[in-house]
Amino acid sequence: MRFSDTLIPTLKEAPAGAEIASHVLLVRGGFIRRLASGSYNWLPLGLRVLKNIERIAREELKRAGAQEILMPVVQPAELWRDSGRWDVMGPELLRLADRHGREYCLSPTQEEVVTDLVRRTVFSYRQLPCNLYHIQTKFRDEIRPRFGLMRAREFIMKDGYSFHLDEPSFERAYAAMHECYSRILERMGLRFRAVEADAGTIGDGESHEFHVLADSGEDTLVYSPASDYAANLDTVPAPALPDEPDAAGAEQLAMRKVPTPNAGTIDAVATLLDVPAARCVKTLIVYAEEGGLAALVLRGDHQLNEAKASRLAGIRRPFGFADEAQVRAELGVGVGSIGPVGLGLPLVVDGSAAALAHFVCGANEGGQHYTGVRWARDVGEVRVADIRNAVPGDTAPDGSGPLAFTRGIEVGHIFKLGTKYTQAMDVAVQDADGKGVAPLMGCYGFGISRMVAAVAEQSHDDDGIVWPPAVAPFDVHIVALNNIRSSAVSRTAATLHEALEAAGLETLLDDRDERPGVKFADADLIGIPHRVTVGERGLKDGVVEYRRRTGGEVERLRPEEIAPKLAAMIRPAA
RNA sequence: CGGGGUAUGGCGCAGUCUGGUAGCGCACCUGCUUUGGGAGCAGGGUGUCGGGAGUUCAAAUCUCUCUACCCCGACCA
Repeated sequence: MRFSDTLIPTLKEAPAGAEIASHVLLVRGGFIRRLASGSYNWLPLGLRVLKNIERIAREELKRAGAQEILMPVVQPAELWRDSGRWDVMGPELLRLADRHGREYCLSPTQEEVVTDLVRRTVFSYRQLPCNLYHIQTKFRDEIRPRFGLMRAREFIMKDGYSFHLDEPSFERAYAAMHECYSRILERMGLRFRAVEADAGTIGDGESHEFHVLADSGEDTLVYSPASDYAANLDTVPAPALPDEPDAAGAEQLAMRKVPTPNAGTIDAVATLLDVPAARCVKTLIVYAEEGGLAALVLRGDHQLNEAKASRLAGIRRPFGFADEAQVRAELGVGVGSIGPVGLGLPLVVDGSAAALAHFVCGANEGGQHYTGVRWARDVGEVRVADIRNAVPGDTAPDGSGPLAFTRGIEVGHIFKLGTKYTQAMDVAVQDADGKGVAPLMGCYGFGISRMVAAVAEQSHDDDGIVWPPAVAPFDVHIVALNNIRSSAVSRTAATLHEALEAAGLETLLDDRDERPGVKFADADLIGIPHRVTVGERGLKDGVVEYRRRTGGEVERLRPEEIAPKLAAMIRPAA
């Protein structure tokens, strides 16, 4: 393809508001352009990358035994009422009505539609297992779209659903999808990690997420370097740490009230009283069920894990911190001075906080804290639960050693749904005895458009994107220097272009009337893996120059050597 | 939705505090020169200053209001 015939609007400057590398580089390189918040136009280069990712996904899905179908984007509300999700989904579900006032929504996912399809077409266990997927535009009215393609409202997802008569059949499919996603990511040459995850509202069974490793990732991943254990921070059990003995001698300590003016944070209190943060306790006020309040207590150096807290009986779902004004109104004290002593709210204490022999906490009185507090003597019986985030160094749940942390971009998520949807929507398949049973179901999401951003995020340098060969918009980029002036250059470049295309290599020929510097800079920005530079300087010696986007040596080769050499390297099988 | 911020030519920005009729860089068009890492000179076009209302002799600038976008939090592929 000729650069001059293609819409590749590269930009010298980063667009205002773009924060992360993938967003900046995808816009600057002319891959995408924003239409509205969280929605993007795909320009020729971006579409090529997207299609490559789709192609790899399709190939691997086929290998895993999934069948491709295509389901509608606009879906009738009644299906969502059937599953009970019309009311549960909330404002993230974009709803609309047709001219007759009938209600619809824009598809954020397809459990309802696919389950309905199966209920109308699959009647016998002989038709199972059945593994269906499609690749389609999704719409989720995200509270806050951000980071370009990373968290868009309109995006392209591959979503798949499988149905099974029994557990072993389901487990085989789940394992096959796990393998399938791993293969997709391996083929793209990415560093990634599959982790145990929280199923959230989609299912209530087990689930695994696939993360592309990148510092800019929105998720914290926790793993054990000494074993296979890896999980999303949300789900990692945190051990109850024993108290570190200290010189104070807990037995002799009495509870004392001390003034702590202007010390409303753990750090301030710890500094003022000269005690470690780990010996202070923080009390967080959250909404309980039935609109009341409850208190969660953690060691000062620990963070609340909201996913764990939201699973606690008696705590409101969705989880939320109490409004500060409401706290002050009901407890008569600001959030900086709350403590468990005589608080009068239901308490849940994290295991590590509960293990403290004595501790410092708010005195439920402005500017006052207690020191020398002991649970049994001063607070009484409390409910103890694991509600904190694991921290680096905590022992792994499998006992293999200390945990390590990294950041990831979630690009895939597979769920065990059990019969949640098939039961709710009355799917009954007859088994060998002629008895109707609700099939077991799994669902498997993979963010195709998010992958584009994830790849760029993991694979770029200061000059631009460095596309892995499997997803690159083109195989080869010919930079023709001063081709407008030099007929030798333009002729050689055109011949090379034809030879490469004839050899089955997708080739972009930069034939624009631009100065060399502009072309080199754009070539780096766009990030095509192989570059061939055609210039008069080389042509005088009868050569062109070959170089990889990843760097390395410049090779001087005769023009006719290029196509065979690159074809052998890029498509060895062909 | 809560908190913070921004909106001025295609893109990136200054001008707003202190009201006087819009500017810079890049891009774009023409010509000449230049040509292996984002060229130089000369000339040129480009703006309902996000929308509406108000104050004023006069509004990009002050007031009110609406909208869009961005950042931090909850949500998720």
